[in-house]
Amino acid sequence: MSFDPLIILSERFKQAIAAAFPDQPASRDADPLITPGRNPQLADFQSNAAMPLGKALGKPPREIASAILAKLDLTAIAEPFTDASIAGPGFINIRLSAAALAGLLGRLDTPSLGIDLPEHPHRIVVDLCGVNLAKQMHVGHLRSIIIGDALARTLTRLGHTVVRQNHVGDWGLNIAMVTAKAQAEHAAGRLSFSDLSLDDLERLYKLAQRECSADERGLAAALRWWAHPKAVAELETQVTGAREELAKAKATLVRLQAHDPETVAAWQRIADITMRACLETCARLHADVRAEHSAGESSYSEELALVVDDLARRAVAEESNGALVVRCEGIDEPCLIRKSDGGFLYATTDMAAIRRRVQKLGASRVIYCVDIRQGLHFKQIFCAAHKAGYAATPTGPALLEHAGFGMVLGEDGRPYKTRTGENIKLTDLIDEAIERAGAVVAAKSPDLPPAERARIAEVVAIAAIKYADLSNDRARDYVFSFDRMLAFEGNTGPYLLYALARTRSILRKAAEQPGGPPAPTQGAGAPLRLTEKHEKELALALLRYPGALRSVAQSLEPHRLCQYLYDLAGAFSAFYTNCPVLTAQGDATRASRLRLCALTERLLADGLNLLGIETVDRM
RNA sequence: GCGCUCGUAGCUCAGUUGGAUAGAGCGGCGGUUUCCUAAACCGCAGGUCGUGGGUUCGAAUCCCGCCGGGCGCGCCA
Repeated sequence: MSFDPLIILSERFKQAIAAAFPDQPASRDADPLITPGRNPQLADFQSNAAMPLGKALGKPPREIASAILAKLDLTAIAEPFTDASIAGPGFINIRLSAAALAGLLGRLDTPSLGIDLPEHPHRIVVDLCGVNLAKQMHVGHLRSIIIGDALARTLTRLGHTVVRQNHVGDWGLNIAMVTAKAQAEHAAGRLSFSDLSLDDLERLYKLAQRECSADERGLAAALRWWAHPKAVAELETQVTGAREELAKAKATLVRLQAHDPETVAAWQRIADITMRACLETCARLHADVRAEHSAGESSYSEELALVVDDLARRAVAEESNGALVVRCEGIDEPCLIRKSDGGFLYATTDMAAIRRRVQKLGASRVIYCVDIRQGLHFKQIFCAAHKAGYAATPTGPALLEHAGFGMVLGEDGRPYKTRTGENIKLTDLIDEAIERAGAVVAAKSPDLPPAERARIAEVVAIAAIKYADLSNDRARDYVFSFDRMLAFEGNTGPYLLYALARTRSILRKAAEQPGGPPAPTQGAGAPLRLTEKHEKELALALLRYPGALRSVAQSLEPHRLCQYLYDLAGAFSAFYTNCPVLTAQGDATRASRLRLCALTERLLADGLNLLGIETVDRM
């Protein structure tokens, strides 16, 4: 049986509602609408079921509430009902008894912290990171890595099998351009493949982009408006040059597709350099993105023609102005899967990816952690995939979800860039955070050994970056500010690390006393005596953990877990200042409070781990 | 032009899918340390939830109009 008050109360209320109105169909699947009490003064939990039920049955809600209470037996869990139990239009207020609270908390105190395995675990693909070859990782990748990793960790924690997929942009004309450029530079003796950095590659990439983009419109305009012959000549030269470069890139793409060894070797070198840097950065961010998670666009290249033929043959796709499109009801813009020149597009690759993820990897849920501006694109390909049957599983269509995220803005409210308008490299961002965190640690904790201080600065810095990202509504833009995230005040990663460090400090001190058990087992099994207000509130906060995790898994919004952990840390801080632990009056109280500390410690650490945030013992 | 999205305290943001007197943090003012980490805790001030209508017992939340911002709209990814 569950210890989660939300679930227990929901069950009890469901039965009571059914019993109170046995002949009413509306009462059979009425949602008990149990939530934590809006106002802690009035209730620990409340049910809002009476109001909608009153509407459905045409009776006053307070009358409904009385009828529910008459059938409701919560003697083992809650304090007796009073006149105040039914309040306002028909809220039903529930106050858990101290004994019940202690009992429930005791059942949360298991190795898994009360998180039960699901009856039917899912295989879930999480698409995250999504770097491009020959490009530095910048803030545009930050959220995909951080949010995707947190979602993957949370879903894993809930007992699902998660398959991470790094959909690397490693194919297509853009990549062929930089490959061609690198080969040309190599042939000219200006470049050595053996000591090539990602910075070099990015320079080549930009150069190739520029050289391949012809100013056709400029030339047309110049001709139409009888521009100066010299200007026209310059534009003609540019356009001719660009067309040549583009032709070279296309030829390179053909050679890549034909597995030409020399071309593939150059491409592979570019991929290796990029991926090495990518995985290093992910590791610095403590995000679990490894080589085996890479499933680049190149890995689908052989499947694209098959997919397109399949869609055309089964008439899922149709021709339109020479191109092949999939039309979906409710979406005006058709989904292009083949250009009129026969080339494939990124939607083609995404269709192939859905097919593989559901059919080969066995996913019943696919989560795309990608910029929210691609919302229309995902709407299209999800619809197209369903239409094509690619998302079908034996138990019904797989759930395809776009967990889109907003942009990272600077403090001026515009996309976060350097002063010169360049993307900010993630490595620079991380370096700066660590440097700033180091300065604070040195100021606040000068007595700690330098090596430990350095470690703390690193953990705190990454926690600050990630928590700032995760604690904001995923779908919305957020303002990036070192000062705010590293101010160590309020709803920040460092605040949570600090609360956790305080729990550990108490447990450590308790363990240092002669004859005591080691820190992790302090308070283990001690009877919980929840008499003080702050003890009860801490207990209630602890019990809400499973609900918070379920909510994240359903909504794919990690900021709900952040909010929960912040509330928990706040409840602990209040407990900490008001309820002495080591110097508590009486051994029983001391043991009970130690157990509360130990539970808080485990739960905070667990929650932070799900956010992909490492912890420290002291700070 | 069509579509999506946002507008909540001076600033940065929550608001449990329609519920009680709209909450945090920062900033401002004030208080707490011979006592487990003061990177903390407590109190005060600060709001016409962009705006006008509508739906109902009840709206920041749902619907419509308007104002303002952001973004996206077949042959780039």
